[in-house]
Amino acid sequence: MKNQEIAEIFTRMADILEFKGENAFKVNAYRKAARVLTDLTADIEDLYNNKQLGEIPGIGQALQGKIEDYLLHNRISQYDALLNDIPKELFSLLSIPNFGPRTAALAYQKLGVQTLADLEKVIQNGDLVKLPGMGEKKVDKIHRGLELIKVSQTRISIAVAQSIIDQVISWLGEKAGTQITRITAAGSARRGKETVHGIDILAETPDGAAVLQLFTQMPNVTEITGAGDTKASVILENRYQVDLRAIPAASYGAALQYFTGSQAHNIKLRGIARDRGLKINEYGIFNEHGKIGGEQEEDIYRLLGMPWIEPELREDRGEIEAALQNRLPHLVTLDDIKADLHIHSTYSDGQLSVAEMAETIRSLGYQYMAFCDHSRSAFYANGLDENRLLQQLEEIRRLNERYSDFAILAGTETDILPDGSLDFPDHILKKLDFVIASIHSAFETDPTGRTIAAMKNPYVDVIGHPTGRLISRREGFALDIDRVIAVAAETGTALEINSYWDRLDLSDLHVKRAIEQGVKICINTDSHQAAHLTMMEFGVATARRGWAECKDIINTLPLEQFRARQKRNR
DNA sequence: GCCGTTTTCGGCCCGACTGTTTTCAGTCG
Repeated sequence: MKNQEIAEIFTRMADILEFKGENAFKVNAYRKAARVLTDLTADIEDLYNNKQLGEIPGIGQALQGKIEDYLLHNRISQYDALLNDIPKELFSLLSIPNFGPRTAALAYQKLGVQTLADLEKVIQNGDLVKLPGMGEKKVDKIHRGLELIKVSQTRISIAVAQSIIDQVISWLGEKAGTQITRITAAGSARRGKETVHGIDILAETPDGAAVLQLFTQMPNVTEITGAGDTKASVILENRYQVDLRAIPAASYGAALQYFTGSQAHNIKLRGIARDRGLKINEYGIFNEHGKIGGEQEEDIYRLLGMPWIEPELREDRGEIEAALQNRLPHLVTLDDIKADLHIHSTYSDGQLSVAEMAETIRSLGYQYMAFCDHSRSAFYANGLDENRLLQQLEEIRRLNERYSDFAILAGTETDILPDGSLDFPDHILKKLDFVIASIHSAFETDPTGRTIAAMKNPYVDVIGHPTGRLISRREGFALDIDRVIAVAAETGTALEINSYWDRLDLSDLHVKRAIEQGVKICINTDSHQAAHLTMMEFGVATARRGWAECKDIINTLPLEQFRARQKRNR
């Protein structure tokens, strides 16, 4: 799939055009095209071969030509041309907070700033501050932005974001008391994205000034970067930025809608509003006579002629069209999940015994679970050989006798070996209730072929963390996800959403592609200790972002139906 | 550069905040 490669070039072309002062709408057209390509579930090469490029929204004649250029020649000539007469490190420069394209152009033209080091130098020697429109404060902000990108990445994992959100909301709830009537996270955290860019919290209050002031006085605030009538921004000790917006009740719904985004979703909604003679902003929805709604988020959608849209869908990936036609998916929820089917114990590298883990999971309200400890090749994780696996199986069988309202399945997370075979022979797998197969080593060695070989084994129920990516640390291995999805559709093998915050693998877009092909998904936590179990919420959020319904997720099945499915597939 | 049941030209989402300015440009979301 070259979708992402082309999207990245379009994004860079947008950056360059913006730097060069091109028409902002033209710049926007490139950015939109990049986003559409990123979100596309189909392979751009297939669309090209079928002469369907023109059907992609936001891709007109000119961009079709550029896509064709890339597919045929592996380069886009207009892009190569644009690379002339720009700073060497333009893209790094533009990633600096408070240093945008206009300022970059000014610094390049007047001072020859080409690199981050050049910028540092003209800040230090006082040249930058002398430029028109510059001043001490502006330069100071740019300097701090420059320091910031040296030490931290700008995106926060959903797990960290959620923990910060919980802390802020609980602190404010305690201190502000009844001054705050509603409070919630907005932005990409509310949309359940795997990483979050800035944390945005909305508080409904009749006294915004007091609440905002309180917010800036939180004990872990190290810097206040903004404080107006409606919004305050702070940097916390852990270097993360949190914004709080104080909203009166009459516009809380409109503000929640507005600040939840995504930007692309909102732009499309505004276009629809405009076509209908309406206007939407963070204060409400208006016709020519004045405000007609905005207290509740539903108002906005209702007055545009559509049902309320779940936040996880708001990416302009077809959800607005679906809403207008009243065919939105009924997304799976955390409550629908009946089992956690990828759990480790002290038999391999887990922290709790089989009995302790089972009891903890039962107390969370699940109907059943599966132990899937590592197999012997995962020696670093104390993987089980056949004897220890059978020993664990016996212990699980005995433990099950304690429960009438809960079932423990005996399983394994067997390694997929470099030759595509599994760590246990079929006659052992056959004894188990549930089998996950995962790649943990030799990432370079034909991951696609090995995964497909594993799926063709009738005892393999699920492929664990299929792409092997670690969000903060490594790209997934070179897996041809579309081939894997196609084979999974044939074999009936489910693909995992591993809910661990740094995996979230499959990703939301992969989930969408899989379920479009009729492939089933299994959402697991891969917990090694009790604290990991709550990460199920991130996996469910990822599934929801992939438009998954209950019927797409095998661990929403009640135990008897789940067992019947297992039987059919073997 | 894209797009079209008012348009193949003339629109394109909208506002807060900041810092610079003396009415506005740049950045951000």
